[in-house]
Amino acid sequence: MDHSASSVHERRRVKRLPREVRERQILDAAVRVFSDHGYHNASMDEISEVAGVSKPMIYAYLGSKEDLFAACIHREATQLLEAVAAGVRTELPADMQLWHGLGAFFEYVGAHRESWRVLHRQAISQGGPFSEELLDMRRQAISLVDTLLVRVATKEGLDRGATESLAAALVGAAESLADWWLDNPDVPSRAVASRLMNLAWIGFGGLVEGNTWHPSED
Amino acid sequence: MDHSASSVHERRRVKRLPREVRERQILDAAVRVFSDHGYHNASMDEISEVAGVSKPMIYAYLGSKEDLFAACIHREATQLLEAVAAGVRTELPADMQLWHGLGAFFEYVGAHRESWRVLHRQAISQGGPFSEELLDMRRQAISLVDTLLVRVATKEGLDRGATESLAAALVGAAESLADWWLDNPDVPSRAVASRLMNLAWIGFGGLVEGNTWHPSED
DNA sequence: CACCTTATCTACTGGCGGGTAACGCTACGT
DNA sequence: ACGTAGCGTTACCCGCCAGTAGATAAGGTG
Repeated sequence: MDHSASSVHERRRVKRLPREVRERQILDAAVRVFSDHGYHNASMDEISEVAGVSKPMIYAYLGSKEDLFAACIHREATQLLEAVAAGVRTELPADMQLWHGLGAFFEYVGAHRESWRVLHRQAISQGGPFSEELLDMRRQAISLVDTLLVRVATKEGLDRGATESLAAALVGAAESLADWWLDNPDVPSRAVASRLMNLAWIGFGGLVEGNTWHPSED
Repeated sequence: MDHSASSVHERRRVKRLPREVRERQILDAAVRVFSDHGYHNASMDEISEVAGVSKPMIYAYLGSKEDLFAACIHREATQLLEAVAAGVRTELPADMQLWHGLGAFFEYVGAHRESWRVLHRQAISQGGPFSEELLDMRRQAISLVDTLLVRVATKEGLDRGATESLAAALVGAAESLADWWLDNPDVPSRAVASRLMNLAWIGFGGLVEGNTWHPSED
C-alpha cells in the first residue's frame, strides 16, 4: 500500500537477515494468521505482509502453503509437548504429577492461545497429513498420562487396559477444556487446572459428598 | 459419468420430486460432503453430484454455500439435542439421569458420525455466524447438565457457581471423548458412555481405590 | 574494484470454484 | 389442447489466490 511511496527512496534501509531469522518471523506470522482466519481463509499475501517479507520468500524458505502449515503444526506441537513434559516431576506421588502436568499444560495454552488455536481447531479440521502430526502428539500425551496411571494402578489394583482409555478421556477432557477456555478467557489458568483436577480425581459423586482435592504444597 | 449412455434413451424415467424431498436429499449430501472434506474443501459441485441434483437447484432451494452449511448445522444440532433430551428421565436419581443422558448422546453420535463431524469439527473451526448456532446448542446442553447437578448439589451442599463450570467440563469431556471415538470406532457406545460415567462420577482417585459406578438396572 | 552468491522485490498467470443466465421438460388445471 | 408454474439442466462468467518468472541490490571474497 504505502510502501510504494518510500520504496523507491528508502530501499537501502531494507535489512538483509540470515535465513534462520526470516524463517522464524515467517512461522510466527503464519501461526498468527492461521489462528485468526483458519487455514483456508488465510492468504499467503497476508502472511507475507504480517511477516514483513514478500511472498516469494515464503515459497523459497518454507515451500507451499501446506508445507508452511505443517511446519507451524510441528513447531507448536513440539513446544507444547516439551512444556508439559518439563512440568511433570516423576519423583512426586501420582496425583501431584497429574496436577503439575495439568498446570504446565494450561499455563502453556494460556500463554500461547494462538498456538493452541492452530493446533487444536485448525489442524484437526483439516484432514490429510496435518492431523497425522497431531495424532502423534496426542498419542505421546496419552502415553505420558497412561504410564503415570499405570504406576498407581498396579500398586492398587486397577485393571490394565482400562488405564489407556482413561488416559485418553483425560487428555480429551483437557483439550476440550482448553478449547472452552479460549472462549472464556477471564478464568486464570490455575483455576482451570484445578477444576479439571478435581473432576478427574474426585468425580461428581465425591464432590457432591463434599470432598475436594487440593495440592499438598503451595 | 455413466448417466450419459442412458440419458438420451431413458430421460422420461427421471423423477420430478417435490421441493421438500429435494431439500432433504441436498442436506443429506451436504452433511456428508462437509463431513468428508471440511467446509472449505467441499465444493458445491461435489455436493450437487452426491445429491443427484444439479448445482442451481441448491442455490434455488437452500441459497449460498454459507446458507447451506448453516442449514446443515441447524438440522443436525436440533436432532442431537432432541435425542439427548429424550434420553433423560427426570424422575430418576441424578446419577441415573446422567447415565441415560450420556447413553443417549453416545448412541446418537455413534449412529450419526457424519453429523457429529460436521457439528463439532467443522462448525467450530469456522468463525462467524456458524459457531453461534453451535455455542447455542452447547449452552443448552450445559444448562441441562447444570440443572441436573444443581438438584443434587443443593441437597448435599456443593456450592453454587461451581456447578456450571463442572457442567461445562463434563460437556467438554463428552464432546472430546466423542471426538476421540471417531478415530477409535471399535469400542461400543455403551462402553464409551460407561467409561466417561465412571470418570465423571468416581474420578481417578476413587477408581484407584477400587470403586466403580454401574447402573442399578440393566 | 570486479565477481558471485544470496536475499529480496514487483508483477504477473492459471485455474479452481462460487455463483448465475437462459433455456427445456413435465404435469396439471381448465 | 395449451398455457403456466415450477422442476431441472447446460454452459458460462469472474474474482480470488496459490504459485512463479525475472529483475535488483547487498554483502562477502579475491
